[in-house]
Amino acid sequence: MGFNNTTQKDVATKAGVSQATVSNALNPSSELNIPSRTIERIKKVANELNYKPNRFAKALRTNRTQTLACIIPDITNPFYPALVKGVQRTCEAADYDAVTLNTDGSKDREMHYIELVKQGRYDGLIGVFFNLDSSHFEELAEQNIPVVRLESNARAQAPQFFDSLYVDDESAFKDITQLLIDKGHTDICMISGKGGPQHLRVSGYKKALADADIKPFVQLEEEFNENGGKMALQKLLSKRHAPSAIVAANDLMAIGCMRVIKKLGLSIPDQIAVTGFDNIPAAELVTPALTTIDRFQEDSAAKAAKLIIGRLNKQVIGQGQTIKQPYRIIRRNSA
Amino acid sequence: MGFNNTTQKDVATKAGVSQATVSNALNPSSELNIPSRTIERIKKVANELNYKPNRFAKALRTNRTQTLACIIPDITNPFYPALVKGVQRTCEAADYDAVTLNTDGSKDREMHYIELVKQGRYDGLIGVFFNLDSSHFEELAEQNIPVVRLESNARAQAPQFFDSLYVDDESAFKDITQLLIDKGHTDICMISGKGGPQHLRVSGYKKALADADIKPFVQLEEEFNENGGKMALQKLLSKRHAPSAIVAANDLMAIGCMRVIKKLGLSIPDQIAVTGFDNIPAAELVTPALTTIDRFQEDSAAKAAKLIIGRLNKQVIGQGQTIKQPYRIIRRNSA
DNA sequence: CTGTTAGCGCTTTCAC
DNA sequence: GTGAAAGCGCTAACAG
Repeated sequence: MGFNNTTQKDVATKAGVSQATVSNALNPSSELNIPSRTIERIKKVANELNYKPNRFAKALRTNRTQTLACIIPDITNPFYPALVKGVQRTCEAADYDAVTLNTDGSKDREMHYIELVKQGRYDGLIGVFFNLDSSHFEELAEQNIPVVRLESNARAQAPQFFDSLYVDDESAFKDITQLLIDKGHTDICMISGKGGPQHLRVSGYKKALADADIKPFVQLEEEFNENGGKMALQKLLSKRHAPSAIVAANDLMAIGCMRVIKKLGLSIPDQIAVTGFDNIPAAELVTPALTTIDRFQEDSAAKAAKLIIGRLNKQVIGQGQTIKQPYRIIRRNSA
Repeated sequence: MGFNNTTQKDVATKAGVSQATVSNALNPSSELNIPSRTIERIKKVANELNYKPNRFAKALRTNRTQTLACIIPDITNPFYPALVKGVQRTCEAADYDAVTLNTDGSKDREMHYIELVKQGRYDGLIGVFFNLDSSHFEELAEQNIPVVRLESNARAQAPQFFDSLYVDDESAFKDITQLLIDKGHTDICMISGKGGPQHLRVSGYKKALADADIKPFVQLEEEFNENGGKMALQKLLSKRHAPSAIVAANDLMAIGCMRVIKKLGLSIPDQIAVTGFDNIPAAELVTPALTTIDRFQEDSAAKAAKLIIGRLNKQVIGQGQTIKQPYRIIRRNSA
């Protein structure tokens, strides 16, 4: 337990001022007019005594915790660590703590964590939510708790209770499908998990095909993971002949699918090309290395945390914004 | 920020008792003797009013933060997310927060975070440290801040300021090398990064070889990552003919090394067998899937967090323990 | 068995 | 410009 810590009182005694003055000097608040000489002296003493504000006293007084919640489905899903790191990077620079909370993608847990935030346990939250709509964030907005959602499409124009950073999944899948078309593929199937990002990703795929007058074929499977990729490809092949290219809804599915292809003795990309989405670390480790799309999660998440802190400091004000984030196709050897 | 929250005072008023009684009823402390009927009534009211203790007030008063620090090199290193999840799992069950801090493996940052903990910002810490020795934890021990280090070997018998959960790296590498020997390999090289776990892992490899009367050959490279694995194998091949098997110091190095082997047109495991260590998620995704060793990070880390909380609750007392953790060889197709 | 009281370290009126 | 004083919600003596 933290003993031994210098308090404002100690600084005040040594600097020959009152404790309140120390507080004011150290927190250059609004209207106060403390001569800069005094401020300097107090700061010097604070430094000498290695004064560190007690964040719990501060939190109790101000209802500000200096802690942000980073709510994600699962830290062991390889897409998320980079995202978490982005949040941590910003937080550390601003002397905030970041707490990571795993929802497992379940609605109950998503709501549970929202509840914790409402109780004032965190000053703001950056999150990826699969099951919540705008209304779930209304109370947070009323309590002036800023929220940034990381999403896969632009929000409707309705008044927003939160900021939204999104990568345009539909456009990304249109682009990567177009890449295959440009390479001469005329028989391109897609595999995807169900729910969440399925709709937009499939839609992007279909749009590109429609433009090129190619008939789509989509095989869905329950989960967006490696096993889902395996199962989807097996089902697909039981229904129709092998396509020349497969667009997978994410890297994990692409990798699962690649394993089936290789087990069948077919070569990638010559006989079947495969593309992914997310650019997880494993994407460049598999053979052949996976052509995929990077979403720059770390940078986006760092930006999200900055937005939160900006709102907490009143540097950002007004209604929730919807901000587009970049993506980039990473060409490797699988397509 | 958290308004609207019921306090003990509110509960007290509604239950017709004093605020202090509410506190006592809700925290079944030592010697107090409150009739269970009263306790039940207070709990009922607390529930009705949805009372949630204010953790900052509590922290200020008790110097207990209900927050644990989980200090690791880098959350984007695929070995660590599972570890973090183990800590989070235990913490959530005990209503603790877990804050993850990345040291990048640098001594400065390791010491910096220790400093934060000393300031009372966290009640305890679970950590992986590359550059700190026992003495760095002495002050924490004096402040009664429990520490669990996750390590790669048993500690000496000297008085410990912390608990230590270790996987026996040396024994693990002896075992996996033995696996190769049992398969008939007689020319087995090892590649490793420098520092940290290098010594023990190489030593285990050498012990197995010595028992079988095989001459060791170790190629070191700076980093324990994919690139390190590539470079190490290239250097090795520039010095001597290709071995029939390679023991890599971890999965990332094994995967880098596999890429070079495949680029040379050699087959794995027929011409060169490869083994890794860590069982990171990518290990089963590469081709061929990597034979490696699982360290059960999630479970060990969960156990570490339980130990910390046990010490905080005085359920665990006494000098720091050194506790061996299991590992298991995962046989896949690379060896 | 329960209530009164003090005070953790801090921010914030409000006087001087 | 600076300080005194109140109080955030809680725990822990202590008194009754």
